Amino acid sequence: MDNNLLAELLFPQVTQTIEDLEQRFPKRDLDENAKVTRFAPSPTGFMHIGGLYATLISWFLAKQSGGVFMLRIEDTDKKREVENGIEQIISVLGRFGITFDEGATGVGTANGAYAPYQQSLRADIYAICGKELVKKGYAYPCFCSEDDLAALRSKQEQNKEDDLGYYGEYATCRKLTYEEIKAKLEQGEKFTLRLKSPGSKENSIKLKDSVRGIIEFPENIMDIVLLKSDGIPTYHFAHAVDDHFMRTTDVIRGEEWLPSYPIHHQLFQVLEFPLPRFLHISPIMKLDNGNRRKLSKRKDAEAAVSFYLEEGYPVDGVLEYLLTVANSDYEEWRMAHAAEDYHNFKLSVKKMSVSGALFDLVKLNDICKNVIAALSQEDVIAGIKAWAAEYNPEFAEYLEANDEYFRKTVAIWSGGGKKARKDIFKWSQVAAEYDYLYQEQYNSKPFPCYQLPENFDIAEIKRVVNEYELRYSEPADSSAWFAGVKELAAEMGYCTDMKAYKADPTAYPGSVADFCTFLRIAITGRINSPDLFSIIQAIGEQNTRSRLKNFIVSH
RNA sequence: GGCGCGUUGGAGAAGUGGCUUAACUCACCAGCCUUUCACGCUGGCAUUCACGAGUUCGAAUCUCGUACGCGUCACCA
Repeated sequence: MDNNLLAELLFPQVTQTIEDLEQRFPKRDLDENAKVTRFAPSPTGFMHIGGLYATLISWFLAKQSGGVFMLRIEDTDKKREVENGIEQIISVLGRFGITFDEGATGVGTANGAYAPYQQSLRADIYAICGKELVKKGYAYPCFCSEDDLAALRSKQEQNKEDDLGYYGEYATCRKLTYEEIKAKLEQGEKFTLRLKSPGSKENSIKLKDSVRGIIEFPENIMDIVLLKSDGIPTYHFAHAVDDHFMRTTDVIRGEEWLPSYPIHHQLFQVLEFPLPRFLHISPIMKLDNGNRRKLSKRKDAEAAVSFYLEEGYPVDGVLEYLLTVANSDYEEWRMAHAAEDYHNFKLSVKKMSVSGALFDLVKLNDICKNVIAALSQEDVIAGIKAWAAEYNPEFAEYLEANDEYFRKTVAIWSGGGKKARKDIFKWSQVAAEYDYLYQEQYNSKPFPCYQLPENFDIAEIKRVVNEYELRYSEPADSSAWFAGVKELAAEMGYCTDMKAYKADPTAYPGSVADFCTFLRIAITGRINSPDLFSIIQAIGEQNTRSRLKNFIVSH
C-alpha cells in the first residue's frame, strides 16, 4: 500500500509536516545543564499529595538548574474532566508558592512560546504527527469496536497468551487494504489511529532512569492507540509529541508510568525525536492492614492537598515534610541552616529514594510544630486569621470583634525564640486546643472537657480546687501568684520543694506540680496548657472563679 | 499469568566491598533542667541490614535463587 496515499485519505485537512513544527517550536536557548520540567495533571478537580510532591521535585530541579518549569494540562479525557479543574490546580499550587514560568494560566489561556499548553487545544499538532507516522508506515487506522476488542481479549485469555492486547497477528486492521479503508471511511465509520509497532519481544531496550539507574525491558510490540476516534490523542502519544515540542529535558512522573516506558521509547524512536531524561518518582504509601498501598483518593482524606489547606497546616511545613521524603538529609540541612529559606536547599536526584515512603502524619505534625514555633507573633496571628477567614467564618468573625483580646491570648503561647511552645501544628487547632481562652466569647466547642490525672482521687482534687477558690484573690504578678499557690500547697500538706519530694514522694499527698495540675484542670479542662498565670490574667478574675466553682459542682 | 520495581529499627532513612561496635530525624522509654505546663538537654531503643546459597582475607554493600510487597497490562491518565 502507498502510505502517502493512505495519509492523505486519513488526514486530508493536514498540510503541515513535522518540519513545520520543529520551526514553530524551536529548541530552547538554555545552558546545557538547565532542566526543563513540567507538571502535567489532568483537570479532574482533585490534587493528590503525590502530585504536589512530584511538582515540588520538578520545580526544584528546574529552578536550581536555571531551567524552565511548565504547567501542561492533560485534558484528553473529557469524561473525567471537572469544571474549574484548571483553575483549581493553579490556585492550589499557588497557595504552596509554586508558580510556573510558562504554561496554562486558565481555560484556553497560556503564557509561553510553546503554547497551547492544553492538550485539547493541540489537536492540529497531534494530527500532523499522526499523519507523518502513517506516511512512514508506522501507523494505520483501526475500525475495531469496543466489542471487537473485548472479544479479542477473551480469545487471548483462552489461549493463555502472555500478552493481552492489539498486536502482531491479532491486529486485524493492520491487514486492511487501501480500498477497504476507503470504503469504511465512505460509510462514515470512525477510526482510531494505531501505532504499527516495529518491536519484537526478542529485543530489549534500556532506560537510564535518573534515580533508578538502568532498567531493561523487552521492546514494545503493542499497536497502541495514538489518536482516539474523536481525534484526541492518548496519553502516550501526547506525551511523546508534547515533551518533544515543548523541549522538555527531564520527564518527571510517577512510578506507575514505568511499565509503559517501552511504548514511549518506541514512539520517540519512530517519530525520530531524541529521548529526554526520565525520572520516575516512587509513590507515597500508607499502611493498611499491615500492607502498603498508595495513598488513595477515595479512602484517605490526607491524599488530597486540599485537606492540608482546610486543616490549616502551614504550607511551608507540608512542603518541608515533602522535602524530607525526597531527600532525607534535608533535616540535617534544616538544623544547620535554621533561618534559611528552604528554597535554598540543594535537592539531589541521587538521594531520592527508590522505594515508596509511608506517609507519616506524626512527622508532618512535628515539622509543622517547628514551623509555627519559629514564626513571629504577627505571623502567627496572620496565619490564624487567614485560615479562619476561609475555613471557619464564625471564628474569624469572633477574632475580628475581639482583636485586642485575641492578640493577648496569642502572646501566651507564641512568639518564636528558643523557648517557643510547640502545642499546635495546624491553625484549626487554635480554637480547639485553646478553647479555654475563648470559652466565654466563642463557644465553638462544648467546654468543659476535663482530663483527670489517673493517680489522684477526684475528692482530693476537689478539696484543693475548693480551697484555692476560697482564698483566691487577683494576683499582682506572676511571682506573687506562684508564691500564693506555694503557700496554700504547703498548708495543705503538699511538698513545695521538688528535690525533697523526689527524694521521698510517699511522705506527701503530692508535689506543688500536682497541686498546679489540679488548678490547671479546673481552669483549662486539661493537663497541659501554657503558663497558668498568663491564662488567669487573660480570662480575668470572674471567669477564673466561675470555672473553679463549676469544676467542683460538676464532679 | 506476563513484564517491571522494591525489601536496612515502630516510621522516614544514611550507607555502593574494610573508616559501621549501621549516621541523622520522628515516635517511644528513662533521666536531668525547671516556681506550674511547655521548651531544652542527656541517655536508651537494629549483635544486624527479607531469607538461602555463592564470590572474597573481608559483604548491608557484588552474584544467583526464594519469599513477600507494590505497580502495570484501556479509544484513563
